[in-house]
Amino acid sequence: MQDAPNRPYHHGDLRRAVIETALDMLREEKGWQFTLREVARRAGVSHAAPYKHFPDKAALLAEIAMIGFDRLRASLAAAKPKAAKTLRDEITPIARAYVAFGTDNPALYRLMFSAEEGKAVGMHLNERALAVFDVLLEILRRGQAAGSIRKRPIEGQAAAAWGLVHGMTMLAIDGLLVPEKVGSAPLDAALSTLVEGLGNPAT
Amino acid sequence: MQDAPNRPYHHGDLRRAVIETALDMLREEKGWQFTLREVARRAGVSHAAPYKHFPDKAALLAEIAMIGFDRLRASLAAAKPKAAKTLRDEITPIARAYVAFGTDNPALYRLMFSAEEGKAVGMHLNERALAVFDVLLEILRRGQAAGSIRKRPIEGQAAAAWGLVHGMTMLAIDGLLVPEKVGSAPLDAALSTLVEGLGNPAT
DNA sequence: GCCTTAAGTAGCCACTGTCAACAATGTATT
DNA sequence: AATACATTGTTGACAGTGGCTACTTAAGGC
Repeated sequence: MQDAPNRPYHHGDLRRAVIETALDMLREEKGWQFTLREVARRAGVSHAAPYKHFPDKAALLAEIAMIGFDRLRASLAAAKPKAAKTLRDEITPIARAYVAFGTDNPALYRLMFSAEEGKAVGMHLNERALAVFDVLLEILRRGQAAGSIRKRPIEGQAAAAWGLVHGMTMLAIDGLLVPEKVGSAPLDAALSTLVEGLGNPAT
Repeated sequence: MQDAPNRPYHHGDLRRAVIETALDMLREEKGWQFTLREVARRAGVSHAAPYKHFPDKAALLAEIAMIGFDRLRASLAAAKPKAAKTLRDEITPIARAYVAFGTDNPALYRLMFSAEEGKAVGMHLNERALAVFDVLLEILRRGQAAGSIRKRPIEGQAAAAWGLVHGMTMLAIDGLLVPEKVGSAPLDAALSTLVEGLGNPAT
């Protein structure tokens, strides 16, 4: 991970290395409460070196959160089916990818949606965060145009879809989707209800 | 808050006072990262006094989380309409009360659902936490019996409802339900979609 | 050969959870 | 009533952490 015993005095690309190391650490833990000192330790540099690249810890956290949104958007884009016949076929793989992103990167996902750091709203109105939301809006828009989705204000439908998927993701991350409560395939079941709520009953 | 200048050596009910103080602090902050020492400070006792009543900090956190579930359940019970004609009339006030509990007590709600402390699953399979979930299950059961809700495995419908409401609550807590994204009444809109997904289209 | 940049070393300062030792109070037993 | 015991506080300290800031040293470009 670090310790090339005689690595050069100058790292060369410490900024990127710090970010990568922090992302690695997020992958291993459930919370995003890593310390700058440990990031430096694992990157193989002194505990003060990161300060040459980030004014403070919050700046690093914000940068990482933005990278998280980029990756989430990429995941969703990759999951988008080429030619979906039904609304369910369109939504299911994307929603699964969304939840999978969260459960695969629980700490990162928590960081992305944690209000304290990053000044909450400001951060989420950033274009990189909004790009994720646009994926959802586009599905709904196309569905309404094609007649497979009820004609309702699209922002409200977006709220429902986002809320449900975000909620399922958080519950999954926290390990609360236990069969005793929500059955053996809670995500699929929840998506069914969502699809039936969004879908045009006439078709 | 504290400092009756000559209060007796023995507090009398410090256990309760510590819990109350901690709940007060949770009400003021967004995160649940209070320190035991500050709880003691604000309760007007020495920093080690709480250890006479709680083996460690985690025990206090667990106790508080359980109280949170009790209060949430009470909120929901109080919001349950006497005689609801439609499924929407039945669900809406309870869902609103749920989300309101979260936005009124963001730190407490976060604590209740934070995985790290309390050993996650174990805690949520506790009867006091499950009691909240039962409120939801009962609505669904009654709705199916009355024919207002589609006949589907009830655990799956519970997953959808819980996921959506939990998600909306978290988004609201984090201040992300901004009109630019989700319109002006996102909760109502989301509930509409949920009701239409749960509801029996035949009626 | 100078200057900027990027790294290292050292340390400050504040703070935390927890424990041990001691003090005050209340309660039960003789 | 007197004494012993248990409970519940206080004080003080330990060990560790963590963000951040100086100041120093190495490397590279001009």
